[in-house]
Parts: sequence; structure tokens; C-alpha cells
Amino acid sequence: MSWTDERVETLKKMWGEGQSASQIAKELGGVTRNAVIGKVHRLGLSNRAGGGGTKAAAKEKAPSKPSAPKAPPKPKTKAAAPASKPPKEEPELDENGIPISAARRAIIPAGQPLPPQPSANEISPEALAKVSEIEKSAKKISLMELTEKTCKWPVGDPATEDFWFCGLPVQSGKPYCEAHVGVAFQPMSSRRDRRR
DNA sequence: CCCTGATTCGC
DNA sequence: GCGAATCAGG
Repeated sequence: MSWTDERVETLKKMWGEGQSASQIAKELGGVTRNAVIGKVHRLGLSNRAGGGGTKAAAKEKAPSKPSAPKAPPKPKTKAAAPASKPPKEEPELDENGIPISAARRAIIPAGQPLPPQPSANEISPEALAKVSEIEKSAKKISLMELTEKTCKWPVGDPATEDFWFCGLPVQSGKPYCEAHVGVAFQPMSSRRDRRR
């Protein structure tokens, strides 16, 4: 794949929207996130702030190897694991030693945390705005499509067709994407004014 | 371990 | 110019 005008345009657009390099790479297809990042740099828009030339991101990398011709710095020696591979799918055990049935996995892909809809909660307007924004581009996946890596934030009314899960990439080990993590784990400052 | 972007360097 | 490998961090 080459960087056609269209692809570059998509790249710029998505990068401008704050999409991650990996997401952009996935969208474009045929490229890795490295390729995307590399292109971003070559295009000179590595910094999303840009505006004023504030080269704040002056990260000093250790020059490291001024003279180290052939000194394997990273012996990624992944010693070939012998072969203790009981090919049979052993019933994976839960943290409590409880076997997890495949059926159960299918039903509840990533766990059970069905989040509370903070509906009328007082959340940072910014966080809410962010959520509404990302929900527009949410993948709108179904329950069955949830994985450990998809945001499990439910949107809409489960009793209607107008119900789906965010599905965007989760931040880390969290069950939600970054935006939803923002509203899901609110520090604590809602019910404080309950002046009794 | 998952992920991020940043840099280097052979192609 | 390109992007894999690597680095440095969250």
C-alpha cells in the first residue's frame, strides 16, 4: 500500500481528531501503526498542538550507541519453550478455581460489569461532551461482540432496538474507552452539596 | 501485558 | 519516502 492522496487525507483527518496511530492504521488497512506514525512525522504534524511552535515535546533520548557496531543490545532471546502444550483445551480456571464454561464466555464475553448509567449525574461537562462526541463514532456493537478490548459502555435503552455498546478500544485494563472511563470513574464530588 | 507516540536506520 | 525495529513511557 502506498500513501495515496486519499489515505494521507484520512490520516491527517484522524490524527487531527486525536485518533491513535493504531486506530488510524486499522482504518486505513495495509499499514501498521509505525507506518502511520512515520508518515505523521514526515508530514510534520507529529505534534497535535502545533500552534506556536512550542516544541514542548523535547524528549531527550539517550544517544545510546555512538559506537557499538555489533553489540546486540536487545537479545530478544525468547528461548523456545519446550513443548508442554497439552493441545487439549483445558477448562480454564477462574481465579477461584472455578471452570469457566465456553458457553458462559459467549454470553458474558468480558465479565459482568454492566455499568450504571450516570444519566442525571453531575459529571464534568467536558467529560460528557467527550462522551457524546465519541458516541457518534462509536462502533455500536452488540453484546455478543464485546471483548476484553472493547468498551462496554451501554448506550440507549436495552429494551429497545436503540441499544448498543460503545465498542471503541478500551484504555487499558479498564472496561471502557477513555471517554467513558472519564464518566464512569468520577473522582467523587457529586453528592457533597447535600447540605443537611 | 496492554497500549501510546518518537526515533533510528536500512531499504 | 517508507516503515520495522526499537526506544521510552503510561
